[in-house]
Amino acid sequence: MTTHHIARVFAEIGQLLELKGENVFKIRAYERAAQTIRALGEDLAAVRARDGLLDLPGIGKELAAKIGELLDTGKCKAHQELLKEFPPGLLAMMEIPEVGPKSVKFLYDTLGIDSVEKLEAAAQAGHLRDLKGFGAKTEANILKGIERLRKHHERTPLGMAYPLAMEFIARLRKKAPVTQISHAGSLRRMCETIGDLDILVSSNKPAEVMDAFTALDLVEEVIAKGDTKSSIITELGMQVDLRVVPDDSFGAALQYFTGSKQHNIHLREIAVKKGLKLSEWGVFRVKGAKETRIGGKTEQELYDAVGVPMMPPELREDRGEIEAALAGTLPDLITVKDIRGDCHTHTTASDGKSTLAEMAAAAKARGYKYLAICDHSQSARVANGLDAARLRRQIKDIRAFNQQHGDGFTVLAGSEVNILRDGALDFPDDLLDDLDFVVASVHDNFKLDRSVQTTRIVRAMENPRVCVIGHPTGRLIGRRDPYDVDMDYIIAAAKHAGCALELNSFPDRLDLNDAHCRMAKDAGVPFFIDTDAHAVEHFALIDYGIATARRAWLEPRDVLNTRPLPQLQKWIAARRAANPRAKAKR
DNA sequence: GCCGTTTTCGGCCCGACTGTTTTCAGTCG
Repeated sequence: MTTHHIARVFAEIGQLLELKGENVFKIRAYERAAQTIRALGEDLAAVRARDGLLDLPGIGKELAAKIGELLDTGKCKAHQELLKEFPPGLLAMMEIPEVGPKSVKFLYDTLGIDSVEKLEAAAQAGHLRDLKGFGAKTEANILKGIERLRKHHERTPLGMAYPLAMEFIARLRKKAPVTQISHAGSLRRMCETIGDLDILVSSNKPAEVMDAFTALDLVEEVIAKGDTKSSIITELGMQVDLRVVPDDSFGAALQYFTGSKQHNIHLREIAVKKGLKLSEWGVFRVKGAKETRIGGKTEQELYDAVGVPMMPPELREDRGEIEAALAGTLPDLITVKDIRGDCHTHTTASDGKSTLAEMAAAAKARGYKYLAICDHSQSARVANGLDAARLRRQIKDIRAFNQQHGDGFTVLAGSEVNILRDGALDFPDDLLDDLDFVVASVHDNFKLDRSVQTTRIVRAMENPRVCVIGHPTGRLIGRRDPYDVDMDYIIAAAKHAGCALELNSFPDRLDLNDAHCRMAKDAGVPFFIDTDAHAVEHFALIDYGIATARRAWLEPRDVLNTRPLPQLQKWIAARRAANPRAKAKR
């Protein structure tokens, strides 16, 4: 029973309780617990082992017991009982946009509909329009909802959603009477995947903004169009929500629509205790039935009014940031400007699209002081990996390049060396000794047993020539699951061996993810944040890695490639001097 | 079901849009 699976069970219990029409706060408790667990990163078994379950926010006696039951037996009685009450198809029906628990329950009770397929057939046959509370439009909307669910059931990777949002914003600036405009929602928090795009506008001509928005040629279908809110679907099936507020409310609305939901609920609870009320329209002082607006023009004004120091959007997940803000211990988050070099990049020598000279020029143009070229190693045949002879030639080329361009910018000769099945490296130690930098990565045998895969990576870390483990879980968001590894153990072993872990900025990797990064940071493991650039234009992807690092509370001191080159080289030298066969403690 | 320098019981964030209604329920974020 994995941690991820337990989160799913709790979310499902929440949904089933909704069908049952249970107390909404009980439902919320399960939803919140599912979210807490999903964001955890650490294995629940490990949390229980150190008696930490009750310290998790939203986990009390009951839920801790259910976690224990799930860990021990793989099942939970309450969940099983609920599943007996409702056919599984009802949960799938609740996934349809615009169809919620009340409708599902009603349709099941009156027409016996217990699957998306049956619902579709009933709607097509016109059996829904005469039901109480339903009509022809609702029937049509349900069919549209089913179509949308099938077309677009997955969340969109940040790397696709972000440019799209910027495109919407640029066009609205040009075509609509906007005063201020910003992206909001999970996109502004830089989550690794995005459900719907949220865009916020202030304007004194909201109707014109709505007209301009729904008329954009990026729009495939208009779902809703009101005075302050409209929703559309793009050609790619992504939903975009636009809200328009008066300029005076822009800050309050930006805070509100940035979320997260849990962060907002927490903030509002603090506000309520102080006799305040927060909404997208502003901050209000409540006295009896009278409400006086006291702010909301900027986000800063809103946080000031509530008495909580403002923090960057990436932290607003209710993972302790409000407590840290109140205690004055918010992290000094890393920014793109802190990065002094990229230590995982490729060239045309293996599978890159840009030459060494092009990559160096682009890195220098970004203001970097160093760049490690880490082309693939010999066993990476599909990636045109370099054999020992070609690597030696490349080392010479790089040395010559530095001689010619010795002007405060240095190219480091490196390799992204494959970690073989047994944890050995793809090059002998004496060749690795000639390199300035070594990334070690898994590129094959993704399906090994957890213990075998974990030991494989740990063995690679124990070689002190390895500076960093590249994309440590190997996941490709939406396409390939992470390999099955014991992340708690890998982090402990990295700390013990003195090896760094990579935060790979490629938007379909973002590996390690935010939760694992935060665990590793807390354990004192150093990081490299690299792009894995295969072409000069990939250097810009560092933005996504930095965003993920910020979500993990990383500070410049946690990240080795924020250091000037001499300090970085000192770290590498110290690592190499370390005991080559140190064993991590279990 | 969780939670507590206002509470161990009684609270638990707040508003917009749609469709079906004629004052509101359901859904969403």
